[in-house]
Order: sequence, then structure tokens, then C-alpha cells
Amino acid sequence: MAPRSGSKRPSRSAPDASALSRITSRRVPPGGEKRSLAEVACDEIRKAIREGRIPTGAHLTEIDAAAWLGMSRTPVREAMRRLQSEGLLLNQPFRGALVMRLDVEDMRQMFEVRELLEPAAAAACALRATESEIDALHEVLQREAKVLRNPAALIPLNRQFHDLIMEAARNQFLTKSIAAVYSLIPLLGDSNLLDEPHARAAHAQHLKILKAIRARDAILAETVARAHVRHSLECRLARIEGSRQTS
Amino acid sequence: MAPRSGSKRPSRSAPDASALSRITSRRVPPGGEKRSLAEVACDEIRKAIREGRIPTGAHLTEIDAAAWLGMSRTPVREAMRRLQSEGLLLNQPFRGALVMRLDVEDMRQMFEVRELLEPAAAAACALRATESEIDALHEVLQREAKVLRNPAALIPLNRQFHDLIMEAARNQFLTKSIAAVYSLIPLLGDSNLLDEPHARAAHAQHLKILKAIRARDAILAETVARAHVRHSLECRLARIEGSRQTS
DNA sequence: ATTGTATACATTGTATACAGTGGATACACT
DNA sequence: AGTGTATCCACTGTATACAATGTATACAAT
Repeated sequence: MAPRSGSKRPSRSAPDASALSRITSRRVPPGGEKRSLAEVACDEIRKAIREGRIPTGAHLTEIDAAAWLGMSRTPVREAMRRLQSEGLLLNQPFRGALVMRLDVEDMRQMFEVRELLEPAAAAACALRATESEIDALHEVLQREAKVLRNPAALIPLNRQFHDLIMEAARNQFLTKSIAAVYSLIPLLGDSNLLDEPHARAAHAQHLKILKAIRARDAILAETVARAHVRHSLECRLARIEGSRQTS
Repeated sequence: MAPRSGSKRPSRSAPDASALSRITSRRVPPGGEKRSLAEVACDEIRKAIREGRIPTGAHLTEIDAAAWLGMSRTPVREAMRRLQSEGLLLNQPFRGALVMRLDVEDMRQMFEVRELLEPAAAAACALRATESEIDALHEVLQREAKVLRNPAALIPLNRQFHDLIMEAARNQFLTKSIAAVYSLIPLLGDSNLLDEPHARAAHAQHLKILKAIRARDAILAETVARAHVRHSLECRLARIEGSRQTS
């Protein structure tokens, strides 16, 4: 079937330029691995939603997204399906997808679940975290303290703090459940942390949580974490109430 | 571009047979809506995994699945991606997917989350369920009582009972979180309910939960539901311990 | 014999072509 | 004018073709 003659091609003696250019043009993204177009599409759409470039409630078609991202419909379709199962997009059979729109009641439900899961994660973390994980938490909070006036820089640190706690909780299902809720938070609008007083309050609560974890006091960690979630909800509700009056 | 002549097709005067057959051959599945092939594939694969026809740890390729299901790779691929994000399949880039394999530690983590979520759902249900929803719960338990000796029939009823509680809890995120965990239970092997004593115990616990809900006693509902989850875990652990000795 | 290299093969990732769907629009009829 | 019907159109759902990838195997050189 295949030509089997021994000396089929003396490739050693003919390193052609096209092969070289193919190698050198392969740029390795600093992130490390080579990502499929579907993953790229997924991240790009997610980012665009988070940054509000695709507004809540917008209608998104596969064709438009494919043109925008410069790829064919196939990987875009795959990405949209994934975002749909994450709850970021609402699929309408044959009619594209809508960027999910959450109302105040949805927010209440989200925080009800967060109030359940995050304290449990903090408690588990207090019981199971290694010393080096606790050090890592400490380091993140030190960096938080340095950027309290720059809320935009605070958001990834906040996320990192919560991620480290979940990882130390040693429960992949708990982690996934919280992650599922977290991924929808961008749909709620601007973070509380963009407001400096709220940022300071959140940081202070983080310190309390870390202290409880370091003391291996699971009950206290749970209690403080619950207060943290509640405070976050109250801030959002207050802001919504406020903006309703000004508008 | 498009032929625009007015009388393009006199379809009224020529009701051809092919059109008729197309109409009559459109079978509406009793479930109601017309489902896409991707959904069919998703359900079929899920069912095959649940029934053990595709064993845990098996290697599944898009091509094989497409041939098996009698459709092209595209909808199969979509289904597999979905099952992957549900956690039923483990994707290996360029190398197909494995049916996820859960060990005892995974089971412990799953039940840790269930012990968190299901009691909360029961409590919320006690607070928020309508009378007709409580009646529906009652009806399911009556049907349970009738088939206690037929465990296979018990499983869907058990599932229905838990689904009704979640629905009455009025929290879509709580529902989704529990559903995410539930979908992985088939990976743990045979249900406890296949054993008649366990089935009777579970039914008795369901009755207690319903009683607490009917009394609108959220604390009690939560407590009983937690005991129910714990009991379920203990049964599974005991069975594993037992089978380890016999094997 | 062992190691390094190249080729073959199976399978996934991506693009494209085509059929099917549902809404919108234009038209006829009352 | 208002209502019902047929046609059009943009888009999705599905199939298929092609490129890219990773593993396994065969071969050559030492």
C-alpha cells in the first residue's frame, strides 16, 4: 500500500526553507500549551461578556462570532455550547443565543448558594490546608493591601484568594460547584471592589478568614466567611437600590 | 440573485407525494418536542454509561460513537463535549475520551457536597413549597411504598422525590449544583436501592423528610435530610468494604 | 542488541457545503 | 383596512472533506 523502498527521501541532506519557516513561525504563547481555537473562542467571548463589550441580553449568532474571531463556525459553535452549559449564554434553537440576563431574584439565589458553599470551603480549608498553602494565602493578602486604592488590580487578587481556599479545601466537587456560580458573577455588573470603602472592608474580612484558618478554627472560619458573603450581597443590594433612585 | 418571477411554484395545484410523505413521516416523539441529534446522542451515551454498557474507564472515540449511533461525528462530538463538561467523560486532546472513573475518595467528596446541598434544599422546601407541591411529594412516596420489592422501579421514584424537593426550594442555582453532582452518581456503581433493606430504610427517611416539610419545620427537614445523605454514604462504604473482602 | 530517526496510522481539530427551521415580509382575498 | 396564506431569508443543524496531531512501528546506524 505505502511505497516501501528503503531510501525514500534523503531528508537529512535537504532541510528546505519552507519547513524552517513553518517551525519558526510557530509561536508558543507564553501561557505554555497550544490551545485549540475552540478554547480561544470560549475565552474571548467570556472576556467580552465580562468587560461588557457584549452587553447582557445581546443576541449572538455563530456567524457573527466566527467573523469577529476570524475562525470558522465549528470551534465557535463548540465554544458557545460550552458557555451555554456554564449558564453564560441562553441558547435558542435555530435562533442563536442570548447573553444571559440575571435579575435581583437570581442574584439572591446565587448568594444563597454562595453562603452555603464558601463557608464550607473555608472550614474545610482550616482543617486541611498545608502550611505552605496558608503562606500563599498570606502572600496574596499582602499584595491586596498594597493595591487597595487600585480596585482593578484587586479583582484578580480577590479571585486568587478564593481559589486558594477552594484548592486547600480538597474537594473537587465543592470547587466545581463554587466555580459554576462564580462564572456567572460578571453578569451581575460591576464588582463591589471597584468602590474603595468596600474594597477595604473585603480586605479586612479576608484577613479575619486567614486568621481563623491559621488558627485551624473551622467554626470561626465558616462564620467569618459567611459574614463575608452576606456583606457582599448587602453591598450589591444597596447599590442597586441606590442606582434605582438616581436613574 | 434569486429568481423572482411571481409564479415560481404552483404548489397549491400540485400537492406532490413527496411533500405528503415528508409530512406524515414526521413523527412527533411522545416526549413532545423535536430533539436534535446532539441531544439524542447525549442521552444515549449517558444511558449507556448508566446501564454499564459502556464501562467505567472505557475509551470512547468520536468515530466509534458516531457509527454506533448512526449519525455523523458532528452531533456526537457536541454530545461528548457536553458530557465532558458534566464530568462524565474525561477528554484527552487528540486521543478520544475516557469514561470517568471515581474512586472512594471522590465518593467521599461527592457526599460531602451532597450533605451540604440537599439539607439546604429540604429546608428551603419546607419554607417555600406550595400545598400542591407537598401533595405531589406525598403521591410519589405512596407510589414508592407500592414498589418497595421492585427496586428497579424505585430508582426513578427516588429521583422524582428529590427533584420535586429541589424545584420547591425555588433556587435554580441550588438545583443546578445538586444536579451536577447527581449526574455523576451512576459512575459510583449500583444504587443502594437495589438492596431491599436499604430501599425500605430510604423510604422511611423520605417519609420523615416529607413530614417535616409538611410541618414547615425547616430545621427538622434539614436534619433529617442530612441523616439521609449520611446513611446513603455509609451504605455505599459498607458495601465496598464487603465486596473488597469477598473478591 | 540498543538507540535514534523516520514513516504509517488512527483519531481529533477545523473548514466548508448543504439541508432544515422559524420568523418576517409581501401578497391575495375578503 | 384587516386577515390569512405563501414565499423569502438569515441562520442553525448536520454531514463531509481536509489538515494537524500523537502514538506505534519499522528501519538504520552504531
